[in-house]
Amino acid sequence: MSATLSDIAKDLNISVVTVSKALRNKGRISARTRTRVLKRAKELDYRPNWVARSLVTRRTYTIGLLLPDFTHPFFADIAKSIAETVRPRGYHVIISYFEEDPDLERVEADSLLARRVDGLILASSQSPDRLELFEELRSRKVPLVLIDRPVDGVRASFVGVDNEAVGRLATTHLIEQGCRRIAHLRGPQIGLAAKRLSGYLASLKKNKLTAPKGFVVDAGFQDHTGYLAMKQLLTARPVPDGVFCYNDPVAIGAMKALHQAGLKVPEDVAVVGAGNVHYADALAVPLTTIDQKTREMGARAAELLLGQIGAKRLPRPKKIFIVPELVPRKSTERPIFQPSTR
Amino acid sequence: MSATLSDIAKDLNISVVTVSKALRNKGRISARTRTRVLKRAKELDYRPNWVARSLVTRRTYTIGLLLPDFTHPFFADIAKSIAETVRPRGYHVIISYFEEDPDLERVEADSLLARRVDGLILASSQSPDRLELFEELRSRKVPLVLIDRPVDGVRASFVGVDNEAVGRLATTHLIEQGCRRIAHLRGPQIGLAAKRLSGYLASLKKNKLTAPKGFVVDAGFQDHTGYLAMKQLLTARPVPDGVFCYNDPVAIGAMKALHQAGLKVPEDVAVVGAGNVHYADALAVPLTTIDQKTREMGARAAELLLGQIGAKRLPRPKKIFIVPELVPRKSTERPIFQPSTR
DNA sequence: TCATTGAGGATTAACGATTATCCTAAACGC
DNA sequence: GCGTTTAGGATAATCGTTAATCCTCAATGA
Repeated sequence: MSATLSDIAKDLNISVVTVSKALRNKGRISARTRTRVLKRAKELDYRPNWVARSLVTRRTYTIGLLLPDFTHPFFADIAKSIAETVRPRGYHVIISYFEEDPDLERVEADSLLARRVDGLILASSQSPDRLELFEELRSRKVPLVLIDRPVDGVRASFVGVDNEAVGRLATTHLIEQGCRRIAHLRGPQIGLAAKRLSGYLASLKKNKLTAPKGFVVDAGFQDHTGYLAMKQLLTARPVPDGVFCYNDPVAIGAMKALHQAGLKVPEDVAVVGAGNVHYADALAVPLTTIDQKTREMGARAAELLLGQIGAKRLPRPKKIFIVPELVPRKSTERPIFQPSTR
Repeated sequence: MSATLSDIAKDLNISVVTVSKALRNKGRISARTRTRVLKRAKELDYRPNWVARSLVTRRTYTIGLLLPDFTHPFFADIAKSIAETVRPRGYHVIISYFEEDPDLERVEADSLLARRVDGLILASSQSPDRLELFEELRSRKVPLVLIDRPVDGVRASFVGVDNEAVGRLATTHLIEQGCRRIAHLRGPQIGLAAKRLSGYLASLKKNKLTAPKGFVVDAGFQDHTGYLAMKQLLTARPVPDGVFCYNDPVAIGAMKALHQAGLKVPEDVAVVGAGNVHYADALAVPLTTIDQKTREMGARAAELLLGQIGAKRLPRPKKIFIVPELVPRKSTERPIFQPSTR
């Protein structure tokens, strides 16, 4: 058993409270008593019991992070950034995940709250017509920050990338590289993928281009679904000369399909992904991608949450949209192209 | 504020203890009282306060997981497997990391213990000549399971892959595929990489092959270090026709270097990695690799830990070495080769 | 000289549960 | 009819801290 305050108190013949104060350097304690306490604490290798402390302070210095899947590099990076941001302030992170299952998400959220986390950061899979989870969180006044996926109708802070900008950035880049037949391997039917799609369309429109039939293909969010989607895309006519992929795994699958079809990246088809997973640069053809700034996302979400936790009354929700950034690499490196040349 | 036991007790004019027992269905309670309690608890949306409970039961139902880096897919997979294993039993996992910094590792370990985790799973970076951390854990009787990296001289349970077998498996596979000039891009100078190296050497010896000078190159553990190492390896004569890489990232970097040198994988040089990261299959040339069975590792480590936590007295340490498994893919697919043909 | 002040701690109460022990009436045995 | 169980709870103690008061004595001031 490790030593407690009362052990020290007994040894020194003083009260527990005095010991507590001495160790926290709070209240009026004589220098002599303080050094005596410190000395004895060191001898006994005293460590405060955070459970007991939490019970009275109502702070666990633990925050809950609830994600669809923390092994996904995108979320893993966010998680790390969050952990890094809160660590210097004494907080730890409990990471939980729900495999895109909204029911499990709610169970896990409850479970984290039962552990009295001081706040929650959540990349939610709840559909906008079932907001009970958020109502509960609100009524319990749990500090909350949503990340990555905005949920319509929820009054809570949010940090995520501007997904329309992702679509515009990628598409515009392809156009600037000289592509004229630009296709899109789109993601699953959630709001996020829709925004990327509309960014893609907006960019085409602005540049007076159109997408022929069959140029927008559902591609899921994994490499093998991207692979299949690209195979399908290759049956379209004309064949695209540039593809904006929903994310990097899809892009990697797509490049594999292109490779198998005997098409060269970037000469025949330029490819852009999104997410900037850390191995994108190590591929045979390094992948041009849109960085979603996971570090910034995590850090800002954490800051927002800590702000809520510290505040006496919940500040009103803030929505932060992070500006994505193009990371040009080999997969879109085409012969120099002058936009003005025709 | 959420409801407490005493709220329910007051409403029903019974004692707190009776309420507690009723909710946990423990002790002697009349059916009538029990239903009344349950009803009222539901009405008030009562949730037990785990902090208070933990204080008296001395169980937090939280386990600490301390890793060099949880964004690394290998560790992320392990973490997930651990979380999956303990979740059904009501445990949560606090994941922390220390970036290969032994001092930070110790600080974080202390910090997890202060939070009164019920046990610790650790992939340690402590060098064998500084075992204070383990002495402390031992003296505090903290349930502990080491994973991935064995630490000499520590009396604790361990779960990890048999790294010599990894080296043998990879090398033998290359030999079976017809390679005769087999090089090794070795990992950092820790015990683990040394075992893989010795597995490699053992397999060569058994098959009466030798490694020419310059065939074993330090390659770190990342893609870019692997890339550089492969460039160096290509200056050796004769040029290898097979390479066993310390891990998948190194292999990916190596393949990139081969590609740039105009050498084909697997025709000119066959490549084997280790770790079976999930994108290894999505590469232009899918990578043959040695699966380290992260799922099994995580699950067994978790089981071992839970066993320690449940036990009245610490059972004696168990060391589990998981048998790795070859995952053959394109990167070692060579023209059919008959071992008996000469 | 006597009330005031302030330093330095001690006391008392929580925080929200659980465990162990004790009490009271009704049921039971013979 | 009287001791013995037993069911059903109530009481008390505890877990290790922190917050809010309260107490005591010496120094201070007029």
